Parts: sequence; structure tokens; C-alpha cells
Amino acid sequence: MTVTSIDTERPLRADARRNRARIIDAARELFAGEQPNVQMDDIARHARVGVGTVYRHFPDKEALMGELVRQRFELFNENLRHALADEHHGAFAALVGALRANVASVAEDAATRFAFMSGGERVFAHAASEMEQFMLLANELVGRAHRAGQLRNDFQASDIPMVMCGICATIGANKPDWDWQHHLDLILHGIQPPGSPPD
Amino acid sequence: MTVTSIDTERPLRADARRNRARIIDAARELFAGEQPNVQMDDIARHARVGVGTVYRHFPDKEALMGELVRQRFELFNENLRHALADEHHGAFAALVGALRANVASVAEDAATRFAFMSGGERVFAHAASEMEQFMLLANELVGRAHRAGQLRNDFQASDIPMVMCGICATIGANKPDWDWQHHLDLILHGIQPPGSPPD
DNA sequence: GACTATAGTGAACTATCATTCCGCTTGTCA
DNA sequence: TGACAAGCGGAATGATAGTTCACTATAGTC
Repeated sequence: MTVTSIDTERPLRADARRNRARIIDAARELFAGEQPNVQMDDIARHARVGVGTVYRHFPDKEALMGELVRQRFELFNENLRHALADEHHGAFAALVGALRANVASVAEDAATRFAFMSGGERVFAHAASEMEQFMLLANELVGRAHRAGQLRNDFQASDIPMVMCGICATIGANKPDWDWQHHLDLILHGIQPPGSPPD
Repeated sequence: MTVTSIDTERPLRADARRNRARIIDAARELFAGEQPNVQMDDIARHARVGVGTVYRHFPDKEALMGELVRQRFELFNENLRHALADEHHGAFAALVGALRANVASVAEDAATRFAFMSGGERVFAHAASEMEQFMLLANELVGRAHRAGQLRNDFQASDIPMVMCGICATIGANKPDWDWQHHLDLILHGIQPPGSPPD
């Protein structure tokens, strides 16, 4: 929980702040799109900015992708917190809801999918603290479902990113007859305890 | 089922036949290894052959990878045929056995994993007939398990490559605390009908 | 309005790899 | 054992894409 930014450092100039946001938005949009290979020049052009400006804000491509991943993990964490706050449904339903939301979220973010699939240590490093938070929340959610007897004994919090990685691959393969919702459903069935009632 | 090779074409010269095999072996070994980016030069060097020789045998890198994928699918198909021939176990157990064998097989073949994950139409095209065969066998195996009431209604043969793709991603991510056997187990639990007895 | 630190620009540079090309080598067969 | 088609080698080529840098522009401040 250490704040790495020095408090004495000046705030960004107005135009720089604006451009930084545009770059991130452009990158997000392009990574959400069809083409698998998003290039720095593309991002710069789409943000209506020179490549040099992109490099002023991010030391390299991985850092930019890392920021996208970081922001995505913030969304993931919101989903997990929302599930933890849910009093109306059971512990398992809350977990399922969070997983569905996360998978839907990553479905529109090729950068994060890429990070999941490639191991991408460098990329993940930028999001280290959000990922740490993610695992804490996931542990909490999984623990609750276990205590309620609604989860297979051998399912752990660390299985969540693994399973998400698998579904990222299915999404990214972009095969018309591969239904990643269905893939997720199979897994959600699989993580219930043996002999669970039909759903 | 069309044979594209012309029967009148000459057999390869002895040295060429030997080199072709060495290239394929070298490629297989390198793709089985650690490094994610296998280059044509690497393959040539590892096969103790010039790059030009690699290109004499395969028009491009995708064709070489395609051959690896084709051979891997031959192994997959053997696994499926073996499962279909199995009289001693139930239909579900046979399916499970085949899936386990296939996943174990793909675990040592980054080229095929890559093909699964990237969609890789060009690569898969080389293995079209083996894949067709694969789907036929998979259909047969899945149909049998369905008829025995041992499989979720919504699980189809086309889910098999999808699920394998997901596990390929888990394997390829190469994270120490991600256990792809466990990933497969979760899915195998998930494809049983609701309310199945504990296993 | 002038000053200057901060920011922006994009052509040029660089690294990485797949792929080609052509002179040389070697199986094969009469 | 010659002839020569088939095969080989690997430096050179080309394409792609990330990154740099010398220069220009401008927001913030007095």
C-alpha cells in the first residue's frame, strides 16, 4: 500500500493531462477492436497525437498496456466488492455474478486478455497492487462460499485468474462457433460441490 | 478426403527426406521448450541445416507449424479412437480419458497451443482433414456419453476444442501456481449432468 | 507581453525476423 | 564415372514495429 509517486512532483500541465487521457482511451478502443496487433503509431494516430507524445507519457508499450490492465483490475475489484456487499443472494451466487461480470469486462479488452495469456510479467507489474487487492477480495469471496458449503473443496481463489485466463483464450480465438459464455457456464457448473442440485 | 499430392511426383532424395525429418523434429523440440518465440533460424540451426533448406521443405513458417499441428491432431485422433474402442469403462470415462490424453499431449507442443489460441486459420488449414476426422470422432464419443445420460445436455462436440483452447492458455501462461490438470478437472466436473454423484 | 519549463512532433533509427537468391554440393541413374 | 537434376547454405534483403531525438510549440507565471 505504498504510494510511489512523490508528493512534491508537479501536476501535469493541462494539455498533457488531456493527451494522456486521450492516449489511454485510444489504446483502449483499439485493443477492444478487431485487429489483433495494435501498434504504437496506430494508438498515436487514433489519439490525434504524435508517437513521441505517447512515449512522453509511457516509457514503452508495455507500460501503456500495463496501465490498461491496471484500470481493468480496478473494474474487476469493483465487481468483487459489489459481490461481497450483496446480502440478497447466496455466497455462491455472489461469486458467480462477480465472475460473469469480470469475464464480460475482459471480453472487451484485448490488452488484458493478452496480459493474462502471455504471463506478461512486465505488464502485470504495473498493476501489482490492484492484483494484490484482487486476490484478497477473491479469497474473501471464495472463503465465504466454502463456508456455506457451496463450492468444491478443491477450488481456491488462485483458480480464478487461471480460469479467467482460459476464457480469455476462448474469447481471443474469435471463432464464431465458440461461445465463451458457455465455456464459463461449464466451469461454473464444475466448481459446485459434487451432487449439487440442478440449476 | 481429396489427395492433393500428385502420385507421379518423384520421391524425395534420401538426404532431403532425412533433412525434412530433422527439421520437423527440431521444430517440435524447440516448440516444446521454454522460449516462446521460436525462429526459423533457430530451427535450422537446431536441425543442423541452413535456413534455405527449411524453406525448400516448407513454403513458410506457417506451413511448418501446420505440419506440427497436423501430426499432433493425428495423435489426438488416436486417443479418440482408443477411447471409442474401450469396452471396459463407461462412455463418460472414455471421453474423460481421451480429453486427459489430448491435453497432456498438447502440453508438450507450443506450436499446437499457439494454433489453438490464435485462431490461426492458415496453420489449421494444413491439418484440415485431420481436424475433420477429429470432429467426427469427437461427435461419436460425445453422442455415446449423451445416450448414456452421462453428459450435460448442453455439452457438444464443438465444445471440446474450445475447452482445449482454454487449457492451452493456462499451460502456455506458464505460471507456477496455475495447475492445468486442476483446470481440466474443474471442467470435467462441469460437463457432467446436474446432480451427478461425487467422484 | 516575455520567459521558460514542460510538452508535442514525426522523420529517422534500430532491432527483429521471415524470406529470398544464387553459387555450390551431392544423390541418382544411365 | 560422368551428367545433371535435386538439394543445400547462409549472407543479403525486406518488412514490420518499437523507440529515439533534435527541433518546435505552448501553458503557466511574473
